[in-house]
Amino acid sequence: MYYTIGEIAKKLNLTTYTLRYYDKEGLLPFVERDGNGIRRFKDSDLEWLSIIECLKQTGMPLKDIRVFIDWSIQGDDTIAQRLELIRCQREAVQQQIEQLHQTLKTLDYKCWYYEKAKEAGTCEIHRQLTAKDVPDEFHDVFCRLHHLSPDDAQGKQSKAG
Amino acid sequence: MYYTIGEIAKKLNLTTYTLRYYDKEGLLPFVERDGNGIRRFKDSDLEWLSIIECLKQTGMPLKDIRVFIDWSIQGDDTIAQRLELIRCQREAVQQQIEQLHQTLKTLDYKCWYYEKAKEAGTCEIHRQLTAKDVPDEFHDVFCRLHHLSPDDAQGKQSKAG
DNA sequence: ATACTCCTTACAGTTCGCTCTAAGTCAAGG
DNA sequence: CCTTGACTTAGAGCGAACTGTAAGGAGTAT
Repeated sequence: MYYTIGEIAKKLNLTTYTLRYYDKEGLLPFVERDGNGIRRFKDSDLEWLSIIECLKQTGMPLKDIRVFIDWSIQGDDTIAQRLELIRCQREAVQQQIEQLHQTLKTLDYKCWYYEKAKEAGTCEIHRQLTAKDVPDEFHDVFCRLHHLSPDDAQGKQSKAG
Repeated sequence: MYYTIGEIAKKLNLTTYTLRYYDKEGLLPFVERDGNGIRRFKDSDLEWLSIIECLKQTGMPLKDIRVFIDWSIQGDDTIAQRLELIRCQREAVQQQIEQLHQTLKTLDYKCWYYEKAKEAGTCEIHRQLTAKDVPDEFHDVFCRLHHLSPDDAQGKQSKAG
């Protein structure tokens, strides 16, 4: 079963521009052509594209993804390198998740901040509130935002945002 | 206590170029100048910059962060909008975390795939292996990668990567 | 025949987020 | 007085990842 570039684009929610761009960048060396030079995508190409998509999600630049593809095409001699690369990206993703949890906590604090301000009708309310009025769960976020050491937050007030 | 742009750059691990660029883009309207036009950063500006950093981490483009800053400068009339925006970014971050967990699972599968291949000395091993040889935890990843419905994975073999 | 649609290539243009250069100002130190 | 070094601006340049255009070809529909 073969697919045209347009069908694949639709299936994967990409544009044909993007797919041709990937091909030009050497990410799709596995895609065959018919007698007229028209790309014929196979089911196994969809698998390749899923892997490319996965690596893109890790934040890997296209030229590095290309290296991985090249290794894969090269064959069994590069298995160890490919394993190493995947493990490395795994680590990177774990760190990104951790980072996003931090970001989420900061946004939670900001939600609380603006909910309080909305109740009061003014951000001025946070001049009265000090660290001890801030819910415990936001204590460390509060300190991070104010560039304070965690035990040095008694009387601090928010002036920004 | 005032800081120069160079001191702030060092403190936040940015370049002075970046900070001036942010200023040019309207992200730092709160930064004061001395008589010679030199930027004087205050402690509360560090708090602003932390918030900018947080929003950047959510993937928000600088021009949208600028909107948030503008609202903040405008004052209490925009509290509801700001709350809305923060809640929206919170949602976005939760989705990103979910997405990264998917990506992590895919990488875990790929680790397993290459560990098996490394043991065997060849990726050919995965031609023998079928869905029932794939550990249960990877079943759904396996199906996703092969664009299969989850109950239709009996005899499928990997050809890519 | 001719219109339509989908494909092809080559290459130009766009957006984002910096990154750097050039030319100049100012304050401190020898 | 002169150099050094950190600051200023305007504006050019860059790399990544698309995004779009122009010109053309093949296959089908009327």
